[in-house]
Amino acid sequence: MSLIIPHTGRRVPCEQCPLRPLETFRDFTAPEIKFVSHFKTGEMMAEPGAVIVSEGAHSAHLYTLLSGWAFRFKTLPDGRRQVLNYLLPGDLVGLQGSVIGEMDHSVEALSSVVLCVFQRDRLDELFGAHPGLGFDVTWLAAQEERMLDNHLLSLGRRTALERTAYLLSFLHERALALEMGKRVQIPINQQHVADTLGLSIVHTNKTLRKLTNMELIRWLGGACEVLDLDGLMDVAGWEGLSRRKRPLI
Amino acid sequence: MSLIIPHTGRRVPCEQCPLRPLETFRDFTAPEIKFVSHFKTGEMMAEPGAVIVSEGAHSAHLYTLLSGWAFRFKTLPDGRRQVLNYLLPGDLVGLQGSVIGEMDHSVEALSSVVLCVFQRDRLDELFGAHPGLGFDVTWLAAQEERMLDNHLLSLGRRTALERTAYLLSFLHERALALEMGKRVQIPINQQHVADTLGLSIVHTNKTLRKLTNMELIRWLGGACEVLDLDGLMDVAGWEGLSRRKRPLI
DNA sequence: CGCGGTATTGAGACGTATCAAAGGAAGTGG
DNA sequence: CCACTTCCTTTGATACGTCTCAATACCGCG
Repeated sequence: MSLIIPHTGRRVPCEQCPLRPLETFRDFTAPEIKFVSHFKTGEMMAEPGAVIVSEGAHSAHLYTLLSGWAFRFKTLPDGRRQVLNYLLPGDLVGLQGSVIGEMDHSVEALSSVVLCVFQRDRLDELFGAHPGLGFDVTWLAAQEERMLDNHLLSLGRRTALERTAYLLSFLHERALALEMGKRVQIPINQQHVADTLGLSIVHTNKTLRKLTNMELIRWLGGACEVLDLDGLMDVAGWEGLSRRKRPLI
Repeated sequence: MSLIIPHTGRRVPCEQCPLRPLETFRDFTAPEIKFVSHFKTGEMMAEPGAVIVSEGAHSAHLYTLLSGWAFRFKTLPDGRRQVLNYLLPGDLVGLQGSVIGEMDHSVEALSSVVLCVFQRDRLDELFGAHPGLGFDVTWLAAQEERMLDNHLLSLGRRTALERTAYLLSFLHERALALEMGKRVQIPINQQHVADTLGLSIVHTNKTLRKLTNMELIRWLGGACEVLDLDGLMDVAGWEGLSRRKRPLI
């Protein structure tokens, strides 16, 4: 179940990118879109479970997630796994590798996924020709940092119940920003939750049960639905994401 | 004990920055140094315990730590505190705020500290005039992200002993990269360690005692000395930092 | 029908938190 | 120079949250 299907053909021209019209993304100027379009060299698809980039790799590519869900993770030598963050459409994949030179974590698809492919070595070109886009890359990195700060706070100082509530409301909010109005389903299983929150799978199960009994969420086997976002955020003691518009590269 | 001493005078011209000659920092071209020098508007000093920037603030400044130690942290509404990362000379302070617009965490000085002050709103100028420096800012953000990934792995998947060993070897390595050869003293107390690792202070104390008995560290009341770096890294199951040269802005 | 991946549940063990108390070092004011 | 405070560290006892082990149930799929 570990399929990656590269194809050079481009189905989605940047000018008609389905993401760009969404509320969350800031408007780009015509030259900016043109540059991004020129920067993009192709698309890549992957099925759930496929490893998109792996730790230690020296990838020549940088991606933007066009559709689907994925997650970043690291593993300890003995196999213990930690999920670092989740990737949703519009997120850059592999920036660390592109900027620093070597990936320090792996990325795996949660659902079927389509990625826009960029040439890593043309990143300087982007900074040179479009300082605004360069700034945007930094913006995205800072935003990721901010999410990690929150996750760290969660792991370090929240109880199992609070953490779980935080994670699910976080993911729900992120998805909601993209699919306004639609019914959101988070495509994760309990092992993912456990590996994200630093909990055992058994205790994760018991904690999710509590949230289910409180009628805050619904578990669907391979996916999760948030029934009461405010309630969840309340349990977590979390304020929610900023509503600021973000760049899309 | 919460002193911040701003002064507009500049004692350290960038051309004679004491950090720049160090091994860890990459060479800058003359125009780059000139720009950074022009970008810098002054210096600021702070004493241990002083809050340099605080959560929610909308700061007009961006800093580089010139000397001393500091740390970033967040707090939950009920007061639980989580240390996110430590700041050492050469680190940018307040980048998130400058790029996104609002600080999401606070920064506090651990030791006496000197900061170079930059005008936040001239950051675009940097990206515009020196794409290479813009790239460097992104590089630094990516590097911070990488450290946070490692901390997350630690909190999520390492035991108390492993975590503590990781933290101290991490800080020791970072300091070592700056003060090659010198005897490194990490200016933290056990409360900081506890708040970094998500442990209670009592358990932190007992864990530090174990490391002390193993003769891996020495505790000095208000500071810590690493006696056996390899031993510590072994306990932590950690590979160490990359030896790559970094930019200094 | 049987199988692999996933979710569920109970029981006991272990790691870490909490509570409580005391010792040491540094600084302050009398 | 001594009492006194304050901050930091240390230690023991007990409580609690989470882990591990073990077993069962569930479900889609070949």
